Amino acid sequence: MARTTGSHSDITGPRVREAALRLFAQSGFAAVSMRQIATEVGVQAGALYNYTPDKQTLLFELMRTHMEELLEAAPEAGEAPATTRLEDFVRFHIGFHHARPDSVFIAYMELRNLEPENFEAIEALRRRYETVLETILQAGAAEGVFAVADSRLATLAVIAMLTGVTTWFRPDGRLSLDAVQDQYWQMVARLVGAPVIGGG
Amino acid sequence: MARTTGSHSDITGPRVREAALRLFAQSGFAAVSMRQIATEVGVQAGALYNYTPDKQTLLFELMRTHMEELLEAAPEAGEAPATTRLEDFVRFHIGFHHARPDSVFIAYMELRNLEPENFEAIEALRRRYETVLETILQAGAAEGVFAVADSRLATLAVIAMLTGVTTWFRPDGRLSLDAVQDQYWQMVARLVGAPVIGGG
DNA sequence: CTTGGTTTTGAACGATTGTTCAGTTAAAAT
DNA sequence: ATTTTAACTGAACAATCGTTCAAAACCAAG
Repeated sequence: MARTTGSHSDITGPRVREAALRLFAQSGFAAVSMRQIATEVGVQAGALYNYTPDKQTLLFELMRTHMEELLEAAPEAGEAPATTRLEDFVRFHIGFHHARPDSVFIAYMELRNLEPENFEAIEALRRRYETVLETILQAGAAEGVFAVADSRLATLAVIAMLTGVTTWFRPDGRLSLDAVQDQYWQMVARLVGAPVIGGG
Repeated sequence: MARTTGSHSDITGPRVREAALRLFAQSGFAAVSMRQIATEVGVQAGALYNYTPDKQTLLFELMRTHMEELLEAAPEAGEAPATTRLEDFVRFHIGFHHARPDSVFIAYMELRNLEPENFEAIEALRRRYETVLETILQAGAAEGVFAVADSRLATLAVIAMLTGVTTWFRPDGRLSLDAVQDQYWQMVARLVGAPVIGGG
């Protein structure tokens, strides 16, 4: 019997997701039609339904994939000192998000376009990621090197601050990514009361 | 000749904007139809066009009004020490945004649904607001009480951090608004290297 | 070439979109 | 009571929406 080798599905599939990602980020989920995505891929709208059961699932899968890649790539617990782990986390968060601006945008902006069940799934992944940071802050507090009055609040403050970078950072801008990571690490270190060398 | 006294336009007009504000924040600009807004107001869709030339302008006016109220209400320059002015700003930003969650949401989420000309107008207002904070940070650096390596970066970091509060704060949550303002002021003070009494 | 399978087309479905406008309603002014 | 005017209705407009599906196109195996 005929194999699927040579079929286009493993080419068209990713292209559908790439086009949807870019268009959703650019104009928003509700403002993008299936026909626009199809045109971008070079195919008719009906063909998209070989790769997603519906538009909603297409969005959900983009968000789920992003969040799982984020969790997969996030620095693991390890036994390093909390200050080192926090620095790793800050640099990782900025770097990872910078490489995927469209995914970041969608994951933060399109939550309200998810059906309740899908929304809960994404929120659970987000909470898991927040816990990675919160665990570091609590470890630092236990070590006595951080001074955070409320680890939950500090977690949310730091993540909001770091994620904000994606809204303005441009590679050809005034500061390099490295420079931004350095500066943000300094600001985060101060925010949590970590003693760091080289104040500005 | 007939006056407009007793007319409904000064009742319906605000109601249209209120309904649009709530629905846009809840579901997004593109996902809300003029008929939904009309239903909310208790009127037919056609009647909305007595109060806005089109849907796009309705969105733009909501965003413009919000940004102008924000600028209007923001603490003025004054001659107070930079540390005091920064504390005022932090508390103001959290308080003001907390009182208008829908407007905040729209002003941050629906920028991409604005036509270029309208987008530029809103961005200009946002930059003016950012300058309020940046001026305080620069004043603090000049006074020698803040240690910010890059006032622009610190501005963006602080605003992102503060605005993030609106995404999770609930009045019936674990912390009161006052408590959140206290904690965020402490975190911001550390972030900019301001000497404050009572570390956590 | 023929067969068997996957992939895509192209048209169609009913529903909904933003917007317009002639006509109705209601209330204030004369 | 009559006129004037603003506010609103209700129907219509062309366009577009997400989705379905029979038929065509395509490709690999026999």
